[in-house]
Amino acid sequence: MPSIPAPQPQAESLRSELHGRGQRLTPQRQRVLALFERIGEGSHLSAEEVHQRLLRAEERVSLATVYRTLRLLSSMELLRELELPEGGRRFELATGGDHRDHHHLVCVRCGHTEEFESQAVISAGEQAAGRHGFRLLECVLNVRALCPSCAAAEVS
Amino acid sequence: MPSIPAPQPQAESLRSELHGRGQRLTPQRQRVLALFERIGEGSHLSAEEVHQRLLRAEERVSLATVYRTLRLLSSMELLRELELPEGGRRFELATGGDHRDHHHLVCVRCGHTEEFESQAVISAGEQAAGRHGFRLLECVLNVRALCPSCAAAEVS
DNA sequence: CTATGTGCAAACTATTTGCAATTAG
DNA sequence: CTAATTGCAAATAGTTTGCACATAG
Repeated sequence: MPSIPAPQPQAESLRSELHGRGQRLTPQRQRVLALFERIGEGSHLSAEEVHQRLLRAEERVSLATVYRTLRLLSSMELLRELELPEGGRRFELATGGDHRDHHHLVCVRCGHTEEFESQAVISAGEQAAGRHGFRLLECVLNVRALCPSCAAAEVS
Repeated sequence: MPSIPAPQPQAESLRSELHGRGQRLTPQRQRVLALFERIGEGSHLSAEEVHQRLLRAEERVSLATVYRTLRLLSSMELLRELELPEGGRRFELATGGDHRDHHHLVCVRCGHTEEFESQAVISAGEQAAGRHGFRLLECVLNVRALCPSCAAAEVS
């Protein structure tokens, strides 16, 4: 029956945020954001992966527009850009609150990553920022490591 | 008088480390490593910057060789590759000991960076690694922030 | 309608690689 | 000598941009 797809729950707030900047809500922008909402908060995607997944979902968005949209949504704080050591830029859904601690355990051999949180790290970041007179925005700890199976494989 | 330049103090150990792998000590490799020793531990350089500085010092090394050498010296743990958020790969001199904590306060506006150390961060990294069964290699905290002058400029 | 956004292809930047000439050992 | 290394130029990967056409509002 519903031949007109129901507007996404978040579409309206996105629309008004865009309008505030004199910008438009396009299907492409909705598709990119919807993709990140579909896969949930913990998952990191590169521009290329976003493009591929949208193609697979029959949602055609050009790669150039994917890049433009990722930058736009990040500047709106709807996405967050990660800085993982290996591999290019990746993005994930930015959750509401001040979820600014955001740490990764990365296996340098197979690339497997685990996320974790740590209040101790935030405090250390805040102290360091304070000591130098900086205003903290976000802090990210990357732990380069070997995952259990890769550690086992490293006979050496 | 000294028409034959004296061999660098570290040249011999570098030579033997290379020989162990069936590799050679070339002037290019010495020049790149000597540059990092000249500028000291705290300074980060990109491949392009290494190339430029060597040119300025009349020490011609092709950019391709700079890339190859940075990779080689990093694999020998004489250099360490950083993962700073903005800008490409950068390298710095790797100091002897297990100097594996290595943190940056980066101004996201002007790019100015300060380094700091923190035992608390190391502990947090070790705990997280232990919890997931990973073997920790190195941990790097990046604090994205605004430096005092950029924070002041952000009138908003 | 018209300013904003999109798709495409070309442009760029950063990095890697093939290969002939050079050189450390 | 000869295998390793270099320099050059061409190749590649990731990202950005100019421009004509499409479209949200």
